[in-house]
Amino acid sequence: MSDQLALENQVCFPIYALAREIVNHYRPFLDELDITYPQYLVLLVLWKETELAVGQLGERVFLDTGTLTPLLKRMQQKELVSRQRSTQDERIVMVSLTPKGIKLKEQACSIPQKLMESMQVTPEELNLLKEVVCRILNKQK
Amino acid sequence: MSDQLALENQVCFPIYALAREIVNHYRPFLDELDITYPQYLVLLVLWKETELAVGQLGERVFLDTGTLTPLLKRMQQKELVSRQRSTQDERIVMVSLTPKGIKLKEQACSIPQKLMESMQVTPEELNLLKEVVCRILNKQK
DNA sequence: TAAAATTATATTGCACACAATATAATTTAC
DNA sequence: GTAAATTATATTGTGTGCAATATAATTTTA
Repeated sequence: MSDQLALENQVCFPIYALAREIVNHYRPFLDELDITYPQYLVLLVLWKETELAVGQLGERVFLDTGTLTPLLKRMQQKELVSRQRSTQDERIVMVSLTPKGIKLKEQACSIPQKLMESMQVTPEELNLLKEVVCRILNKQK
Repeated sequence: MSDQLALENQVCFPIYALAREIVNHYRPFLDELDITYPQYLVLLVLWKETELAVGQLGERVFLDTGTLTPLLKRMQQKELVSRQRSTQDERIVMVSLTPKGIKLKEQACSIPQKLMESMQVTPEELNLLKEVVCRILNKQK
């Protein structure tokens, strides 16, 4: 009869710990680009979409405006993105990449490879992990 | 040839998202005990160990003193833990549970079950997930 | 069509998370 | 035995995360 309330028996704790470990592994590579991990996530979306409302961006990266608004302002200060209210609907703020933001993709392209090496994971482990994690994540809706 | 720099091709992003989703699922249950998720992790350790130095606690939950010191002070204010410098070595601060902190375990024992139901995961999924995550986590040392 | 409801973003407040630095106590090396 | 190095915790500063609330614009409804 094992103790449910023991750290070593928790499933969520390793996920929580791994998530932070991942961000820490990204850090040196992202430092070179002067961005943080959540900012990198925003860039990953914008490199595909060019222009998106704050709310749509939030749906993609699972972050709300309380997190995104100040984050986007910091990215604006670094001249990576521009923010401007839609003229059609003035409630909406459209976010788009600046030339500097677009150009950053060139420096970022080697990051996925570097990260995998840094974390010493095999593609097989990654795929298995992604499959299980996404299956659970999709249940949350 | 798929784009490595696409959010849907990232493995780390789902883990990052799932970790936050987990904390959000814990929130309503932990709110009842007036604690946060990292505070819950500290309690999980202390319910086993009774007394531990700040540094040892940090090794268990993978948090450094910049996070732990203020967190423990908040727990002290809520009278869940006590902190006192070791007389043997005055650099060391020993953390232990107060009677209130010990008693909280009774209210916490139902949380693991509640969480699993809340997240709609099967024990099989959990075990598979834990195995893969821990394998990768252990590589980081 | 004007009040009510909804929508989109912003603000505030609190609690992490972590790098960098500081401080104080203990060990070590000479 | 004392200066230097190490160890343990604390502090500071920046950047998330997220709940709760605010604000302003648009849409719905009576």
